[in-house]
Amino acid sequence: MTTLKDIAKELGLSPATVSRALNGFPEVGARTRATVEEAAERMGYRPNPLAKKLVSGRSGMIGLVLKPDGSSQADPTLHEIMFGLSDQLAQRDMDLVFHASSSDDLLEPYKRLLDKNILDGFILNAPEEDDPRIRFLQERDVPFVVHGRAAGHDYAYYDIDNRGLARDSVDLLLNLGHRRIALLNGQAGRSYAQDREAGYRDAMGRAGLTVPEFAVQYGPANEDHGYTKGLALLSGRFGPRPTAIFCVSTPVAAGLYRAAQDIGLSIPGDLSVIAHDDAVPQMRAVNFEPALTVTRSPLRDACKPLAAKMEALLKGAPADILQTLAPVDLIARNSTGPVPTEGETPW
Amino acid sequence: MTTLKDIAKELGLSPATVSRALNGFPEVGARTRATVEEAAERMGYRPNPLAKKLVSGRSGMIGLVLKPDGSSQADPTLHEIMFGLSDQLAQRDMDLVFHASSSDDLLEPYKRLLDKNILDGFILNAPEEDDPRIRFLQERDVPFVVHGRAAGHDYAYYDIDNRGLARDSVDLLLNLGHRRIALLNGQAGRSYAQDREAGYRDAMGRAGLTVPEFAVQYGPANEDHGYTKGLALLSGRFGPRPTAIFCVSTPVAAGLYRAAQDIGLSIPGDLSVIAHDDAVPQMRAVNFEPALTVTRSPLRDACKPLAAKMEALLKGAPADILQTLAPVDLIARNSTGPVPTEGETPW
DNA sequence: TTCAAAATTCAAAACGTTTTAAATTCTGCG
DNA sequence: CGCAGAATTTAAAACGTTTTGAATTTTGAA
Repeated sequence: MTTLKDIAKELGLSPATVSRALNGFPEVGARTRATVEEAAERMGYRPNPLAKKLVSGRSGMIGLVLKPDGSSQADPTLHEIMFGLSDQLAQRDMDLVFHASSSDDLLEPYKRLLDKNILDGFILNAPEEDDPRIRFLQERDVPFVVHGRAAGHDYAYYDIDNRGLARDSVDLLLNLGHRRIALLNGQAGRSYAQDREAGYRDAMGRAGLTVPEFAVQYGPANEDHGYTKGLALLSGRFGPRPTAIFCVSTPVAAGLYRAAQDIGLSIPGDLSVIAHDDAVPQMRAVNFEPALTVTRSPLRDACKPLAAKMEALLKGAPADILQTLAPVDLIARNSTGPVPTEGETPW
Repeated sequence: MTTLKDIAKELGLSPATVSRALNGFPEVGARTRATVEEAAERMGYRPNPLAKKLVSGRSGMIGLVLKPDGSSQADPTLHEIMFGLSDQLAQRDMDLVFHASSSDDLLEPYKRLLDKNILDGFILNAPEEDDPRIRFLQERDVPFVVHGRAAGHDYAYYDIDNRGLARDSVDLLLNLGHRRIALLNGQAGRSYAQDREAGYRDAMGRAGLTVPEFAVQYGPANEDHGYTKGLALLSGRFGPRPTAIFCVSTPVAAGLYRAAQDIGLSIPGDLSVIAHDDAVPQMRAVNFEPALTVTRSPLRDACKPLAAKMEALLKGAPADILQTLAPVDLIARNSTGPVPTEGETPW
């Protein structure tokens, strides 16, 4: 293993000069720099990041803490984020330190990792309203970037326009004449679920429609939830059944498709379905039968900005300029159609 | 941030003594040790692992490199391993550095991470026959533990008895009178697939049965593979169809169930099915209809020994005593039954 | 040629720990 | 009391880098 000193000795220079030459400082002579670079290359020099961090305070390691989410199925979402993030961080010469926390105490893993004193920052996902992790990291002055965003956000984040996409989705359904539009939402505390609900209520309100309590159903964004809550909604148990349903994710829509089939309703004849599509590879909206109308924003797309923001943050950029709210495309396919004639009366 | 020096100064001791006191060296006086421990506690001292590693060569960071496995669905297997491993490593005060390699060059991510000089070792999964990663890490003298094992293994590993479980599975089918037994195997190169095939052939050979080439089908261990290859096998296209099939995983069995249903075969009336069950939460063998007979070894069970072996390895234990081959239980349920009368003739 | 200023380079300290070798303080025995 | 040996503690070096402040060399103008 060649060190800075080795190169210095080899060239009869001081370690200081070699360090500066390799780090592009302006005060080092052109000839010297060339010599040093050549020698470094030739001797296969790799800086030791530990030593670097010891003096500079940077290790290039970024933490990601996830909850096992015991109940539900293996979340393809996490898979997508982890692989994408690792890839994008690597391209910026950072690495992902992954931690699965089974602990009840949300903050415990963060404390543990921070104690080790080896991480430069954290990526957080799925924030909740007034998330304790965010407060904690802010107090300790640890750099972090959030995927998603909760209210009162004075930190770096990347989020999609959840409120807007919900509005757009509902507007599309309204334009098709639907009035009884339900929302199969994600888990109640999550900010993305709240934002989408707000957008849904915006659109419904603007159309002068009231939203009965049962029209919004919460739960984990998976197929089971779509099936059971879909069944409940379509059974007529709550009153006249919705003619259109906006789903928080494609797996939820898949469950809803099954429920509709079991009940004998045709899509889009009896029921229009629209969903938000995270574009995970194993659940492709085009392969639905009929093909699913969606608002689409690939989870993968989030990884690059997240990594870039982290990089900028570590370089000293202020968090408040590192905020992105990405717009979302609406792709109309075959799961949405005009309201059936007998279903035009609002709730 | 309190350092060793701070404590030393506070107590009027030298950093050396403080270091020794906290690390349990025998030569430090009882009273001194008590004082030091008290002060460390009181001042909230956390050793800086970077400085530690700089001198000791240990960081407590363990690398795990995974391929995105683009084609297939989000592998619940990986999910299970990552969460379990992270948890078990954390219990031993180690951390998981995760890297998703999209690169064609298998070794590139290992090189990159090694260059950073920050990892203590690697966990490898799904080794192949004569795996280049293993050769590479051995050459460089990097500690590693393998989940699974390839031939000629002179390294630390944890594996289940793939050959034995395959033999047991086939024996069970043989005892029920089956003769035309097929194997829906995993991907050809993988050592676990090879071992299971060997066990299958052992049992078939001992029963004096020949195995036609089409009776062993390779592919990714997912539902699609089970469905398409199952359909092919059951269609009769290759000759008389098998009366029993041994599946390499429960998702494969799920695909096979669908294929059998589509073709109109009943399980276990017309077809017996047995599978190996990794016990991932989202595909429970008991919930199959009929409940699936399996050999069972939860993937989670692998994580603890893997972490423990890594810990031992780093403490200097020789790799060749850190080898475990775990036996596997066979659980008979309702997907296996006696051979149908018209299917008793061997291939 | 001389000298100040600019451009380079250097030696040493620092980061927080462990470890080596040496120094100091105890202990108990004669 | 004196001293060998044990027990304890210390100072200093080391790990590989960056950074500070000082020293050296080069440059250009007088």
